[in-house]
Amino acid sequence: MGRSPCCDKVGLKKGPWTPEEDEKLLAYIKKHGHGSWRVLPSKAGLQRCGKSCRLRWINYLRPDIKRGKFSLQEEQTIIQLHALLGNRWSAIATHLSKRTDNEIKNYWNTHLKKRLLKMGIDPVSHKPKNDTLLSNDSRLKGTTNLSHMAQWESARLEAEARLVKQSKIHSMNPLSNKLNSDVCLMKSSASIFSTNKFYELVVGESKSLRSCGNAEIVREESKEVREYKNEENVIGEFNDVAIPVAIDNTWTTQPLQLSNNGDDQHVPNNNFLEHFTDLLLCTSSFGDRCNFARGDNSDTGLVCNDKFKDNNDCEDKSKNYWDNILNLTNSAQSSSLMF
DNA sequence: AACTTTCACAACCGCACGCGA
DNA sequence: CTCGCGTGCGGTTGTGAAAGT
Repeated sequence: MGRSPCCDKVGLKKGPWTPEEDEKLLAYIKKHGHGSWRVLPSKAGLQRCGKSCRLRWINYLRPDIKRGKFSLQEEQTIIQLHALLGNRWSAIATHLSKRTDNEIKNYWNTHLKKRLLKMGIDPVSHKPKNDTLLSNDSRLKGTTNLSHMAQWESARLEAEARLVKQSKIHSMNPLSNKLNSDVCLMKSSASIFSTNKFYELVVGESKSLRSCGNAEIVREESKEVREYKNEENVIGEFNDVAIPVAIDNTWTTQPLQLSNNGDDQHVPNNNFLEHFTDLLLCTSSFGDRCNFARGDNSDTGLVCNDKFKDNNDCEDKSKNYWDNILNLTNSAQSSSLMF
């Protein structure tokens, strides 16, 4: 059948946008909203394809966009989510408010990916490239489990994205205050699905995994999960995702210890996400003295502040920082066995 | 100073999906 | 059920700026 082009490309301008074009697009959308992107260019007096207008608006002109350097926390979130979701930039972007999928994608490709490669970590699998320690069997299990995690996390992110979209639509409606509060509840409950899914995966029981379409159901689910949390079944948080841990179908709040003997397959020898987060957030003493930024001249993105100017020391810390990430990446395989 | 290479990021392209007719 | 449209997504390319020679 063949798809018709999104617009008649003859005579349409391509390439970088001029300030005048930006102004026209902004003025039109401010006044009328974007409506149909296909008809917008002619109405706004632009010699551009609707798709191009949409992209320009979404990635550049939208008022709620944060531009400039990525913070350490944002980097951390991107790496974590990429490990779970792969190149699903829009899903990742839902967790980084005010960042666009395009910006995240670019940042990954130009900075984070290269950094991981330099560390010898495969940016696709997030595993060390020369990882020969794991048996094929355990690696297979780990992959399967990560795949499970990715599946439900993807579903959750998609639900969140939809809800955010809905809330934006509602927020433009003056009569939508009540709706907004419902949407907020629904949004927060999106993470609840994942907790339930965790429960399901670990314990083997499905806890009311219903589709999200009713705020009342969602409230109930919120309640249920709060109860799980109150029962101290939660040992860590990944963003807003609770990570419960089961040992032989028994819930535990026991702090996770690094396993020395490696013979206990059921006890995760590390809480990868929790430690990874701590590490990246510099909650250690190291983090008190150094800060991180992109665009500096180190491979790692680590720079020293005024309080901590000893270059050698800082280099060592930098090395330790990435060594730790490498270790945690390794241990993620073992940790994933808990699912 | 001139030229080349590398880098960063904006923008484009094609495909897939959801939805309504 | 099929078809066409509108939109979103992810991979790729183009271009200007910065760095290197």
